[in-house]
Amino acid sequence: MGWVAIVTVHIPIGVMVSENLPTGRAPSIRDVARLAGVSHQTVSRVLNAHPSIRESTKLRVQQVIDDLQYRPNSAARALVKGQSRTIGVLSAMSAEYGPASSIAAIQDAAREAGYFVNTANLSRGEPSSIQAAVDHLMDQSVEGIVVIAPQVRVIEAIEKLSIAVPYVTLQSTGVADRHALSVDQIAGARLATRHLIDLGHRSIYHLAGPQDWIEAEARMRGFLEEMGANDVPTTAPILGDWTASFGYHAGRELLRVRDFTAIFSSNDQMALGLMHAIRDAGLDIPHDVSIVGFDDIPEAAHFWPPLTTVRQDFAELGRRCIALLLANITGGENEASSSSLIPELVVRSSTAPPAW
Amino acid sequence: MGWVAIVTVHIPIGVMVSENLPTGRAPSIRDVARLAGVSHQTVSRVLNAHPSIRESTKLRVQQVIDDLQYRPNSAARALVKGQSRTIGVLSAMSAEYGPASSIAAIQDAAREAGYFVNTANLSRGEPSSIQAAVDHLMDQSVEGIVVIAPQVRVIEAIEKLSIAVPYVTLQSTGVADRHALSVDQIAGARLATRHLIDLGHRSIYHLAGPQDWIEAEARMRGFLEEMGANDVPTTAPILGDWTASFGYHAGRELLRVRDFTAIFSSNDQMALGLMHAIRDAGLDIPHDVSIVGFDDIPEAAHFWPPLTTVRQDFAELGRRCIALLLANITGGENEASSSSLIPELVVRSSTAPPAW
DNA sequence: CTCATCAATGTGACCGTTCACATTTCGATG
DNA sequence: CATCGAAATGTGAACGGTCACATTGATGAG
Repeated sequence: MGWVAIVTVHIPIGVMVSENLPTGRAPSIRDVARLAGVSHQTVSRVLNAHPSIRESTKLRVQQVIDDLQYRPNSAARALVKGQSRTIGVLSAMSAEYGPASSIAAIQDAAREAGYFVNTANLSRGEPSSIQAAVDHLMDQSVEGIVVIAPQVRVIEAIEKLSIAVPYVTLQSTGVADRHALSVDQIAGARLATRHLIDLGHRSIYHLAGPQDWIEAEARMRGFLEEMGANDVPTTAPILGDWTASFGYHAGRELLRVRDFTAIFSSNDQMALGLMHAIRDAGLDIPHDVSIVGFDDIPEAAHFWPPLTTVRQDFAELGRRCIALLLANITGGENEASSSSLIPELVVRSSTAPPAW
Repeated sequence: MGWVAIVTVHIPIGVMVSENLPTGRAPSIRDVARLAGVSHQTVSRVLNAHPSIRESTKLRVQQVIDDLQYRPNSAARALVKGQSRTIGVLSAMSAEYGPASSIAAIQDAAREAGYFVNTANLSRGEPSSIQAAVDHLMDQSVEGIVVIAPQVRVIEAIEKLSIAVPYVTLQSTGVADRHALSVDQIAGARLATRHLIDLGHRSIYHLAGPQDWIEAEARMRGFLEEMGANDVPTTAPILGDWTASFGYHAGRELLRVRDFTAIFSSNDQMALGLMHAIRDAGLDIPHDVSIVGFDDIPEAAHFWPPLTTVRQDFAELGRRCIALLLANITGGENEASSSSLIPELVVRSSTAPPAW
């Protein structure tokens, strides 16, 4: 991506105004009505595709609408209908590939359904920031919220709010639905771990995500479960922060006592850092150390060596998320939620049988 | 980043309602007024921090507001004030690091200023999609638009709309402000090119971005200018699509006739793909081929070898963008725009003097 | 004591749309 | 040709804030 550092502003030059319209304001439904020689209600009916409108009337009104470049005022509509047709997204680390892809898909799906999307970032981790972000969304009177900030404390903050709108999180939060989570997320981690075990590895480290990220914990659990199921002795996972830099530094530490043949990293970025550290130490991947990542970001296929990882369909996740949320807002059925997304192991060149 | 594939929905259980309030609706300013024993206007004054309010009255009203968990209805406010306090963002490739960082910064800055941000994606490139996205934003009656989709046709679509709101693009668009652009963006590309020339390279390829991306063109121009200024013969740049995969395939093609010692890639992802192809061919970086990227994504420091690249401060860019736009919306001064952001060359290990 | 002044508060209209209900138009039917 | 019912259209009142202006009460100067 290339981006420039200069911004340019464009200001509207002047708006052409039909002579019998008040200049200051945008045309309203009554302006249209007057020019079309009908009542404002008839215009409203045209706008909302009411069946009982004579074709000729409809055409005449539509003509005036086009002439005036009239646009319904969404604030007025929201006011009277009591719904904003806006959904909020609470997101952390939104510059990362995963969240960003999901958000993009969410926006597309929402727009498709005629909804606006209002995103609030949780860049800084303070509790007050979470509160502020949620408040911001509530101020907009969003009809639903998507949480892509799967940190325990964010969930807690939201639940504590006894929020007045339905919300969707991209992961399970409670004991009740823990099962649904385990089927899937844990399964992905088990897939990765199993792959290493099948190759013959018996000394496997796990570089996990931050402790308070729900999915980091799930992935860690998947790792531990699979290791246990195969009677492979485990060491305590290392808690990272998702960044490549952390992976690099963790790798350097681990290499001081080189007592492993493989590492399962909780995401691709940390895996990249790990590989950097391992190469720095003069070791070969996968000959000396095998590495598995998680997420399959687009770059992973071009890492050196190309990274074996677990693929997740973030876009599909985002779409389902919105389908589910909208179903709940409108009180419809949520067929989408039943089937769960299955992560898929993508084997590339960063894994091989252990040399010793 | 780790992400789970199961979504869970939470529906509000039931809202506690004070006994003398209509159950169906959220409390309005008049409900608050009634319970506090004042007029609705007084409540409005408390909300807007009007000076002529007795402290005791203010406290009493505030108490009722807190009790009722009253929130002003933003639609009603938008209706009467004629402004939505919403700005729109038009963005393409928002899953990439650069745009995503800028968007995050934009959202933060906007929220800070009390504005809502509504993002519309330009995932699919069709003209109708651009139109739809702009319409979507206009329907929300945004007060300004930020364009992070620096493609010529997007700009054209917006200008053709004779848009009724100020908008900001993350790059220059016309002849008039071309100078401002060249200072900066072109400068970054010249920095990178100059670095290669200084190392002694004389056969340098440029892997550019898509032709209709304004910044891709600017960067290409910077490359050509610097090459020309140093009397280095140039070959035609290759037009890519920003992805690592394209970089990989372009690299394979280029290596069939190995007539170069360095490549300047228009972004880091394509550089990654290039390096992959070069290593596949059994060549060493930087010994056989030097590579320079652009953007300095967080992963670039951990590529193999760590990538020499040009750093851009996307977050700062986003912040300035909003500062400028808000200044224009409110009619204030735009001090931010005057000084331009200077990209910075980050030298790592992917560049060295040519071996031949 | 009266009146001007100003702080503190109240009143009613309005923003642009939809809703509920009233009215008109029109074609078919007896 | 009167009548009826449905289709087509109109009327006025919300929605929840803010604005412009009116009113009240306290304070101080003349």
